[in-house]
Amino acid sequence: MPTLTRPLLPLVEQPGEMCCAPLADAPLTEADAHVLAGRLKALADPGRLRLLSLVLAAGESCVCDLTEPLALSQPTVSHHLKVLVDAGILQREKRGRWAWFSPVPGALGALAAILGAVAQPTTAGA
Amino acid sequence: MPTLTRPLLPLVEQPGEMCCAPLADAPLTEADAHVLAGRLKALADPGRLRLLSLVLAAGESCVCDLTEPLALSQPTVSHHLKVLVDAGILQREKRGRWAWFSPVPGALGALAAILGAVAQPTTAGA
DNA sequence: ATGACACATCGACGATTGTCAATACGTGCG
DNA sequence: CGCACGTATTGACAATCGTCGATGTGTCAT
Repeated sequence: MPTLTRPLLPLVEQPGEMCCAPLADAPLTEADAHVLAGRLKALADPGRLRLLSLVLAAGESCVCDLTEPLALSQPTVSHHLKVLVDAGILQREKRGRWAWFSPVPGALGALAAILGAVAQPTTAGA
Repeated sequence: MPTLTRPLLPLVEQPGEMCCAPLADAPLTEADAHVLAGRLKALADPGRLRLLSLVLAAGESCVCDLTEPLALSQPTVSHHLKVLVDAGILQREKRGRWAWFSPVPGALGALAAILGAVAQPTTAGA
């Protein structure tokens, strides 16, 4: 199967979809690597990870609920949320004055599948 | 279960181990988020992803085999490999004049488990 | 309409990152 | 020993990133 035939956009277009085959299957093309790196970069920040875990735990959150527990300014939180939305990991819905963020259903699972499709965690305690 | 009680090192100590509970389970502490972000940052680069996929596909590779297909200079490849080793994703074994790199068994699986433990990929046709 | 509120965008700043050329280190061969 | 080879480290540089204060935009209540 052909790996990818898409414009070289650095980020995701189809949110919940996999950009490429599992890592261990075959060497990534430069384009696939760029797309996948873009999605992982969106996750590779402590603030965004905490943000994401809060939204995942709550199912849905507005910015006002996310600013305080992170000790980050409102513009910074807004920026991080935008990064996660652009990466197809979160989705934004505006209701009244509030912007509600919720996880895009298959997004994280698709990423996880690319990373660790075959391998099992070493069942390490803890 | 207590989340983490370890020195605040930015990177991994026990390679194949999980640094924290699955993302969707509970909000990450600042320390956990830092550790997890460090590991993801190690993956969030196109060159390193291609490097990693080459090593995964081959089972084992030396720098000389990895420099050409990536069109990166030898110091850059060496640098990226060091980042992956420091993150506990690859391991290095020196044999003779060559340095051989191989995946750390449970490492990617552990990361995948943290990201996507619950969620299922939308079974999107690849 | 006017003001308060929730959030996004802009502009700027320091910090980090990816990259390379140059160089240092260690190993095996002659 | 000395040299060639494979790899790691250093130093430097441009580019990107995370962060914030200030400001802009849209929405509700009065």
